[in-house]
Amino acid sequence: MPELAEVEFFRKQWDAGLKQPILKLKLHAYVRDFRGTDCARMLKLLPGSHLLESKGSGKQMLFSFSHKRWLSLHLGMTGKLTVEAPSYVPSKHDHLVFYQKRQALVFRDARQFGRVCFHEGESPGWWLRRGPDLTSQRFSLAHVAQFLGRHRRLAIKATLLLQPGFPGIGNWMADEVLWQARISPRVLSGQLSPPLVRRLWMASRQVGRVSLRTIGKDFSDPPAKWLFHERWSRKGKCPRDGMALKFGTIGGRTTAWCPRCQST
DNA sequence: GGAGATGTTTCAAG
DNA sequence: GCTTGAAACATCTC
Repeated sequence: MPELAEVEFFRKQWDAGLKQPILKLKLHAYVRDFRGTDCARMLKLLPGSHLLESKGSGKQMLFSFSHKRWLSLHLGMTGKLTVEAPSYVPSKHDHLVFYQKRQALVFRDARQFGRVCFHEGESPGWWLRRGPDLTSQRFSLAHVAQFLGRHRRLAIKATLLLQPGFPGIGNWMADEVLWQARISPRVLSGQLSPPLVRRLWMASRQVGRVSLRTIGKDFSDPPAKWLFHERWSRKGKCPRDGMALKFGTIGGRTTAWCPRCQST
């Protein structure tokens, strides 16, 4: 599931454990989620540390612990964060569990496309070098125009999925942005006129802002007129004009669009 | 049984 | 050196 707003929702689930010590840690060191990270060191250093705070940016999460210890977490395709009872017994796909006095914080990921990394010292480099959040001042029209220019030969749908340019946008959000901006997903990024680039920029911010206020807050549905509600079924219709949606593969991903109002 | 799934990384080719 | 497109990753669901 997880794109920008879903990631934010899951990140906040673990707020239940802020400012409290980690008593014990269980993890499945053999799963793909831990590739490249030192699980033994994590198991040694995190118990006894306090979970201090968490931050999110795009699809990335960063949890900070006392003594300058950090955990970055990406949910991949099927990752979830939940809160369970302190006596929780991990099941097959619960790859990481923090036990605290009043609850257990659980990371579950069936497909193992997610990623957990342990860091020590100053905050990890990727955090400082991350792309501009959709809802921030840094996500400017100039940024979008420049990014589209760099990927001018890529279909706009594929460009929207590139995290350095549009952090947090995933498959359904990209379709939503293009539908709201009335732009065909197949248009090459370099072919968009300045007014269309501006519309794409505004739609990206709008979809980011509104999805964070709904899905991101309590997993409630985004507005009823959004493409979101129609794109999951091949019978979906355009919420604007009732046309049957078209489906195809663009940038390697399933894409839904309205052939009438997204003709350019 | 087979296809497809809301994501990244890697690699070869242009 | 940069960009692009396809394959690979591992498991579940329809």
